Amino acid sequence: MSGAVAVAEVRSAQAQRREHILDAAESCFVRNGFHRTTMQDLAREAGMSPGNIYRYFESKEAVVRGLAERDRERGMALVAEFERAGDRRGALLRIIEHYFAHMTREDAVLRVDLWSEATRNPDIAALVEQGEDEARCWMTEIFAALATAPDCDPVALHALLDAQMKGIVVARALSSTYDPAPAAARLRTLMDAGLEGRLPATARPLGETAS
Amino acid sequence: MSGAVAVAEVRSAQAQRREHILDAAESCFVRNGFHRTTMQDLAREAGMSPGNIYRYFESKEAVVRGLAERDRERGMALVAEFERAGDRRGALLRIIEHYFAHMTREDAVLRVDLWSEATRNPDIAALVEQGEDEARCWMTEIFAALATAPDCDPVALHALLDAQMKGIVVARALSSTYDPAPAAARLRTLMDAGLEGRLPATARPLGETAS
DNA sequence: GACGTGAGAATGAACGTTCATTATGATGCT
DNA sequence: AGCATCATAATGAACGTTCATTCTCACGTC
Repeated sequence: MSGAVAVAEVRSAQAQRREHILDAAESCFVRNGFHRTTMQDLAREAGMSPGNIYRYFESKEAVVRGLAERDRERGMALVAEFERAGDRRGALLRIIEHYFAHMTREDAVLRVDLWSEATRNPDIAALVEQGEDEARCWMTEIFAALATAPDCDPVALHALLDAQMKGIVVARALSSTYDPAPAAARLRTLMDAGLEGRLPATARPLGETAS
Repeated sequence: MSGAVAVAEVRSAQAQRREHILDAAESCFVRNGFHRTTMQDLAREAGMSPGNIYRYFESKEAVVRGLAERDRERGMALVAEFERAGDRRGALLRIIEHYFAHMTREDAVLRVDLWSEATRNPDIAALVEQGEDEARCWMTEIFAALATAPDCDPVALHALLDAQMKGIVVARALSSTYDPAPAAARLRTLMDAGLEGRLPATARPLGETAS
């Protein structure tokens, strides 16, 4: 029994150490980006020796992977928590509140970096894509459930809002004076309008205005 | 006279060389990103020796700067060309067509990279911001001129569309199968609706639904 | 004394940049 | 035309540094 406890303690100690390193990595990456952050920077920030980091992560890239993974897991956990505490619409609003109205610049910078990294690192791309898929499934499902208008297309609505959300993140990352609160409000307005069928339908991609 | 011609020729030769290097840099950066591209990679792609690049650019960073600058200049030139050839609304539609309906993944990847770089490189940040400002001025001005509804707020409309545009770029960069044409169509629909006052007004940022 | 944990020096490859040297080709002189 | 001169263009090996990773050794705990 004490053996099992010991094992559990070791597990948790290791996990804690990993979390600690990931926290340090987050600070470093926000400040200097992934590629300009050296293992020595990371070690200093984490308050340990460079060599020791390798006891918890296989490589520098594994740290980034770990960060992307944690990001995704946290998102899922947050969704789960919000859904447990209330209705689905409430969860949706809280997610918007949390991820957009209260988005810090650090969050935004990190996410843009992750996207940039995902464009050529297959591992990161897979993690990002998985997160995107999960979000899309969750949202379209909720949209379908909450739609009050018969012509509300949950998939199209998600496509619209998804771009809006990504754009807000970029804008927040680019300007330290950008206020995400109005953007979050617009996002919500757009969502409500879409659910209630008050958004204009989109015609064919190309061609002129077919009156 | 022949002296002047010679000077002009030298100028143009240098400029051509710079353009050539920037083209190569574009390829390299799209493939591997700025930080993973070595000067030797760049030299190979440009078909010249590493040392020679330094005759045209002060440093590796200057190449990125040059790329950001060229990007901005091209955008301005395109706007100027479209405006010369037709009405302002036509120019706007053509810009959307060009930058979004026909956006290649390479374009998108490069732009996301530039944004990521702008979050910590002040030089790049300044260039990106300048481009953003120019675009914002241009668009709000046009929106103000084209609005058919009295309650159309050009600045708010731009904020909405700007996020939408940035988000489309990110989505395009993240997925090689993403089709930007429908997104461009949505963008246009959103714009038209905004100009005609058919978009729901946004309430205060925080708080519940004030019915 | 075996083992988990950590520090910090050591390693070696990679990379941006420099520089001595060479090619190119235009210009002026005979 | 033939040749010397010279500026510009280009090369690519070498340099010094940086950095991810590994090695060695020490400290504590069972």
